[in-house]
Amino acid sequence: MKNRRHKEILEIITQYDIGTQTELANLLRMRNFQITQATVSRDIKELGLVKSTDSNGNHKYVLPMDSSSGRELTRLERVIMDTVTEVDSTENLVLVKTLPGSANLLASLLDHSGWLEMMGTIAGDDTMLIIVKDKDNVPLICERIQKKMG
Amino acid sequence: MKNRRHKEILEIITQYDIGTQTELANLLRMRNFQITQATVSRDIKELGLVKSTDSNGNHKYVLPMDSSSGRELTRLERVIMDTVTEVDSTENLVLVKTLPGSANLLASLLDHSGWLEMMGTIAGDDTMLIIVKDKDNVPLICERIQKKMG
DNA sequence: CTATTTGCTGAATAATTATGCATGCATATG
DNA sequence: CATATGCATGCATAATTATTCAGCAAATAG
Repeated sequence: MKNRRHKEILEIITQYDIGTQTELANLLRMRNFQITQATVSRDIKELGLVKSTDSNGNHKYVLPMDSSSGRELTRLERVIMDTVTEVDSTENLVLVKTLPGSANLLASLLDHSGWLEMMGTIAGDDTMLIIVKDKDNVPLICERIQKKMG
Repeated sequence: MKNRRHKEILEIITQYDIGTQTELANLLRMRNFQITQATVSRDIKELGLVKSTDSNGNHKYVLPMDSSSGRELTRLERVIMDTVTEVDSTENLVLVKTLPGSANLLASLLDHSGWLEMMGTIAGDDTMLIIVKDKDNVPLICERIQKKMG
């Protein structure tokens, strides 16, 4: 039941400060996983856990922030996350509301984003319109933006 | 000499895949740092480096994304990072060039940033001016922005 | 100037982690 | 059924890393 154990490991390391694999193996054994340090070593490798040094100089296993997301956010993604407040649509138009002053920036980024479904954008101060070629793609575009809004 | 070495270590690990401390120590010795694995162990601790497992199952030392900054970036910081291209100053004015269309957004964020040294901002399309109360504070403001530019 | 403190380091070694090999189990294959 | 294949695992141990102890040099205090 490796999977069950992996979940347990993630819970344990968020709850306790685990400094060594033996320590973790012991906690797991208390929770009825009958395993050894060798297995923990493999689990840690598979989970992508990492032994980091905290501010007090102590070592501790953690799941690195960026291993869950896997990659850097692009500029477009960051700007969407930071400025978009609302997404709506009618027919072949997507209407995006942003914080004041941001709509032009966002439009400019989208124009260069390579999203082929778009014919173009128009932006005011806090509102932007995306004109979509085929209205079947409107939900796709909306979803793409909404997923990045956080 | 430790500081110089730390910089070198960061350069090395971004350039090569370093799997062990001995490996790193050898590279450093080739570069005229006369040190041993013990010192590398301490350096790694101080730098906050972390031995992570890549997708091929190989181990490798890296500087975790989030340990350098230690915290989430604010919206202001992200926007500066994403849009500012140039910072200059004369007298009590700081002139900030941005990517086209971003200056207003940036100005608006700065207006609400609580940077007390500023009297106010004026923004065009890709240029923003910060009016600083006391011209002694101009270098401070410039530096603050430049540090966030990446 | 001498003593003391502080920081950095290597050597040796303790502590920890990764792995080669063997085993058991489950499932596919002939 | 007999055999093969693929995991997951423990054991033993190799490989790697962290630390203890001692030395040394520079800075600081007396």
